[in-house]
Amino acid sequence: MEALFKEKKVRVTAFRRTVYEIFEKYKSAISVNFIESELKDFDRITLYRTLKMFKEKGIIHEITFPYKEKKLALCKEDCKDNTETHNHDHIHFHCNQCKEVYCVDIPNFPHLNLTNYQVDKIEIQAMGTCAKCA
Amino acid sequence: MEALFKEKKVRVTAFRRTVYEIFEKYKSAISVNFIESELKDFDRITLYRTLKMFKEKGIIHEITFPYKEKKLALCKEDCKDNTETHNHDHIHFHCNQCKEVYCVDIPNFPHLNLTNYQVDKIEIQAMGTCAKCA
DNA sequence: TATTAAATGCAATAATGTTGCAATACTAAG
DNA sequence: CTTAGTATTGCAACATTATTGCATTTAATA
Ligand SMILES: [Mn+2]
Ligand SMILES: [Mn+2]
Ligand SMILES: [Zn+2]
Ligand SMILES: [Zn+2]
Repeated sequence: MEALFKEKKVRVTAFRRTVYEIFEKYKSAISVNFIESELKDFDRITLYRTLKMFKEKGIIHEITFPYKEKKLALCKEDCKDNTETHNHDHIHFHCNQCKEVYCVDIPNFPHLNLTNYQVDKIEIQAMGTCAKCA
Repeated sequence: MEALFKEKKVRVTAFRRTVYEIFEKYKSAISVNFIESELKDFDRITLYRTLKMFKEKGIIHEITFPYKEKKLALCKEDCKDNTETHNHDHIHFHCNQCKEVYCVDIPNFPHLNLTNYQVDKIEIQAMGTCAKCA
């Protein structure tokens, strides 16, 4: 973490360390609500500011599924970029049973060719059943 | 609209007609905020309830892009289903220039095969530049 | 037209997210 | 080590988005 933060020119503080460690502890993507429940004593504003900064620095990224709660996950090597240019070659998987969301690497990330639209990047969200729940 | 609402067992009211017509008027997906700006005299609660019901009945569907405002669009023939089972064979395209979001039909909707995950359906969100802005 | 179930409008409240600002903590220069 | 300067935090206030309960109004249909 120290190395990553240094690279991103982000100061390591007690609060940021705690939040970062929550992301590390859970392999799946987590919601703001869940993070709050993991923190005992905390200031909500500082949390929002921390998460916003993590996103801007490309430390975490947002994952959205229609009709589902927004989730957050640590960036991988392929997507450590800021909010504007954030891009990744992995998909997001939502399990309908356990409701967990995972970042999943896939061998051949699909390429999309559209007439009338110039495609710069795509996001793929998959839904179904994860291995644990199958 | 009368036929659609009848099929969905939804009463046609003045307010619902107005909201539905806003969706018909704009070909692209629109935000709740935008709908509010199109309505002159309206009750916000009724609007939320109307949109919720439209979603549950499969009259409209949600479109989400990470870091972007949530949008709504009319369902097409292939996706007139409720929130839980909603499924479509079209993708969503977000133009980085004009910020519009479009539902776009594609000839061969990709199929995804994952080890460890049973995929029931996928959502594809594309970003880039639309024809108008190119 | 009368009956009845559904939809609406209003008030209250909850949940989520942001801004300004003073106090505090950290960093780096001298 | 001390100090000046900058970044972070915590608090209060506020903004935005969404939901619930309930009395009133409206629509469907018999
Ligand atoms: Mn991811
Ligand atoms: Mn669509
Ligand atoms: Zn699962
Ligand atoms: Zn455009």
